[in-house]
Amino acid sequence: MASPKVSIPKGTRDFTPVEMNRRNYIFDTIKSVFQLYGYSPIETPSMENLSTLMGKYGEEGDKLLFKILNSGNFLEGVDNHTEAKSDYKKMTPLISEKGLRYDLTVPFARFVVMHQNELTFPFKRYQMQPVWRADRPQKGRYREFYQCDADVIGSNSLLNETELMGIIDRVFDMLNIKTTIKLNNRKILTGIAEYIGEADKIVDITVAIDKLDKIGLDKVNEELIAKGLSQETVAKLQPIINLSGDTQSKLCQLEKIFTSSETGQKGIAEMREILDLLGYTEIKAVVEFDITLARGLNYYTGSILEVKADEVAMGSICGGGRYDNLTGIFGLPDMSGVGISFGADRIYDVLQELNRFPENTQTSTQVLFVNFGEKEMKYCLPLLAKLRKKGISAEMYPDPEKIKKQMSYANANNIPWVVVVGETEMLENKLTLKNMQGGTQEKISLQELTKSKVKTKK
RNA sequence: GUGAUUGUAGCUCAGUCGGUUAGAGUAGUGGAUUGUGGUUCCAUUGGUCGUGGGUUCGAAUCCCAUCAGUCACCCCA
Repeated sequence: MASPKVSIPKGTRDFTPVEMNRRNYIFDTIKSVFQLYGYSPIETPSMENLSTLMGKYGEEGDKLLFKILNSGNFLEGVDNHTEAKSDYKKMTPLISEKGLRYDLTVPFARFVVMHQNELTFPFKRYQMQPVWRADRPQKGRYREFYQCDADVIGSNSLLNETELMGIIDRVFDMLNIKTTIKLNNRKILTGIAEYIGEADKIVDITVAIDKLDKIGLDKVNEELIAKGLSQETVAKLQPIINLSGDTQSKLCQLEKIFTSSETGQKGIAEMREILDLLGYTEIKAVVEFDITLARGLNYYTGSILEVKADEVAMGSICGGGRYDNLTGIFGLPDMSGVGISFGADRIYDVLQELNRFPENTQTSTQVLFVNFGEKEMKYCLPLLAKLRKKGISAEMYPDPEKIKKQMSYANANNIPWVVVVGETEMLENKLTLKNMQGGTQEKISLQELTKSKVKTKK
């Protein structure tokens, strides 16, 4: 068979039944924990107005947005804007007014503003849907991937942070992935920038410090200078970058440094409160204060957190933080929110790499009826119905093919039981039940089959 | 946006120094076994060697271009 040249877009994937069952295992686990913690589901459309999305993810994010061409004659109206013809940034709004969502948080903020009168605050929602980014794909990075978000909006309490960390802990415990939760606070990062007198360079500073693990201290300092910081400023930064000891002593050291930064002090206080509250939970995960953690999304204002798998080299598999004024942009001020986002696809890759998917993610048929022909089929159909009524997944092979082929089908699909009914069985008013794992078979009555022989999924 | 690397059967991959009709495993199909799968044995289908050009008597192999995948940087789940 000559295969036609077909393909799917870069960074997208098909999922086979085996993969889907494994993905669903991840989704079901996360969903169950979200519900356990009192979060309710919502969904939002795949596409949003570009005015909703643009400017929320920084300049880089705007570039990575998938834009949707206007329908109909999208060139209409371009004529009047001659300057747009040579500048794609000016052209874009003329020919595109919608885009695929980049994450679930910004659409959520839009949702809250639009539905504010129907919602009861604090509002706790979860949402598990795909998002799209026009990135160059690589390991653990796709152009279409799922995020599983839980956010609570309309509450300033740091208990929310603790609860979200409880969700994280529970999910990864259930998935059998060892993780470290890294915790930081945007106010501490602001405090650092204020302390060295470069408050406006906070993004450059945090991005550079974020790379400490990866490229080392010298390179970080190089980058800081490249970004326009003076030698003295970089020198002033050293004690902070090199902060050592356990979380508590790091906080004490910072506290002394931040004497003049109110924001920095507040960040430390928040961090202490979260850690204190954590002490009253049963969280098992390692939680560490990481001064270098600086998540890119620029709407975070308070705590930021990130989760890494201990045993696999992979980007973060979950991240989140607090945003004090995300809905403000859409006209609803003073709504503080905090949320987390699980990267389901990366979690899949981690489980795959560690070979840690459970055996029984397959939801296969339990009983297959072999098809010998019309007469035999009609003899079996009522039985098939009976099994299904009892909640046992069963199917009849649709064509009267060779038994060998039908058996192979059962085998390939991991169907544990096969019912064979031919002329002999019909005469005796019985059926042959074969166990595909052991290869044993026995002749039993019709009643026996529905009673106890075949069970629902173990 | 920058850099590296790989494209050979549905899948995983061999293919020597450029040499005749491009191979293996696996999957598929048929049979050994017409009422029995998973194990075994036999047979068999399946290839524009990513695509286009060039060098050469001769190219899967060398050169150029192009497309696609993968990985890394930037950034990020």
